[in-house]
Amino acid sequence: MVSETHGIGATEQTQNHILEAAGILFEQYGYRKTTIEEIAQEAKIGKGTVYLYFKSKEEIGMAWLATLHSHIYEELEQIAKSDISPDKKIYEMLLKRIDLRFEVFTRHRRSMDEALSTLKELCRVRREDFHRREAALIADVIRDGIEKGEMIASDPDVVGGSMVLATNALLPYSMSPQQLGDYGTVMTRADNLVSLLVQAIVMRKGINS
Amino acid sequence: MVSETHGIGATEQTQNHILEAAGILFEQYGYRKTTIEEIAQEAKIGKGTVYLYFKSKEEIGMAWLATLHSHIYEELEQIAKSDISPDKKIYEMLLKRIDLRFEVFTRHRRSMDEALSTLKELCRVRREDFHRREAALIADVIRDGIEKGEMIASDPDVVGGSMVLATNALLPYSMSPQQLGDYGTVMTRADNLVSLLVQAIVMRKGINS
DNA sequence: GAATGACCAGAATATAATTTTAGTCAATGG
DNA sequence: CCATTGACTAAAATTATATTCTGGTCATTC
Repeated sequence: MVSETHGIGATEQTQNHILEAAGILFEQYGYRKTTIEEIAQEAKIGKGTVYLYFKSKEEIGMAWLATLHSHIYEELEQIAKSDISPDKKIYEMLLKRIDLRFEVFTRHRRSMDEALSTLKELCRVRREDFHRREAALIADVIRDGIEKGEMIASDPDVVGGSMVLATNALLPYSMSPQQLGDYGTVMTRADNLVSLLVQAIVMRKGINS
Repeated sequence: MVSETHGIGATEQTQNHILEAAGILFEQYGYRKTTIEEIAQEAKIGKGTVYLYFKSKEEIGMAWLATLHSHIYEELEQIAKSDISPDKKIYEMLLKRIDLRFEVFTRHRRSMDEALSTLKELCRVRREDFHRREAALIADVIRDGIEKGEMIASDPDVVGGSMVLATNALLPYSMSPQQLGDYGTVMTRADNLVSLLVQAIVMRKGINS
């Protein structure tokens, strides 16, 4: 172990280097076309060294996908922590998760397609995990909303899950690239759907639209 | 034109024969493995004759898929026409469209997979059409519900579209076969989601769950 | 003139030959 | 020592080639 400035170990730092290098190449050439050798070159280490930090190329691919998902999760957390009203939070969060995934997916389209088809089984399981975490975050906001008397729901976890599930219909990996349509169309549909979902749990004062 | 007992022309009758034959074979051997020759044999006509009634194999495939969708639409219409309350109707209709598609899809899994991948582009467009029609049917029920003072929605068509979109997340062609899970799981998730969606538009009397 | 099935071109599939690459491990050098 | 390396290998991917199959046509038939 060499000197450590932060709590980050040297191992973890090297892992990040490799992941960063892999990210650049995956984005440029796609997952399949990128070779371990190239990743090693980009990270300025020997090919064998890569295998000291990752068990396989698949693991690198999974780790890369995880960083993309994590980034989205962090943004959702940000919204959950902000001080707008709970219903507004859910609205923003659900839109954000579509918005960011659309952006990430269009940027990495080629790499994603390849990565997803190559790693599909593992990837699916992981994705479900990420969705579960997002659903849990939304459930927390709902609980907060209920506490404040602004929302109503018998089981926040179930409702959170349903909301994530419903909005999944607009996520890139549910749809073929061409049927996704342009950003504007997707976000309009997303807005309609999310508004409806939020409507289902907000307390209505009096009778208004 | 030969004698006609009903309003069905001889041409239409032959088309139905061919479609029926095709359906049997598609179901048994899959779309791709089924040849025009086999369809002709099953329908007890010559191969060339098939082409007097359908322009191509693709057209037969599309027509076959259309019959499957039509069957579902008719069931939804049935519910829409029944005399239960509008919210119950929507609940039933949304569940039914998942339920029937699950059933049709598991029964024809192989043929569907092949048909969809072979005819994908055309098929996608048609499917959107069918979904639009279903959304319109739901919108009608919502309008009825609003009229009866039991529901609230600013634009029934938009809401209908969102409901269809949301439930699409549970439809077989949005998911890979294995992630679909068993019937029970799917229908439980469907029930949760549909309940939430209906919740969004029903008038709430007083404060209850 | 509606129905047919032999016929054909191009698609799909099977087979073989060649290249690429994920992962290993003995050698290296700091 | 032991972290790092890159030549090496077995398996996968790609390309090239040969073969079979099948959607669609059209001259012939009844």
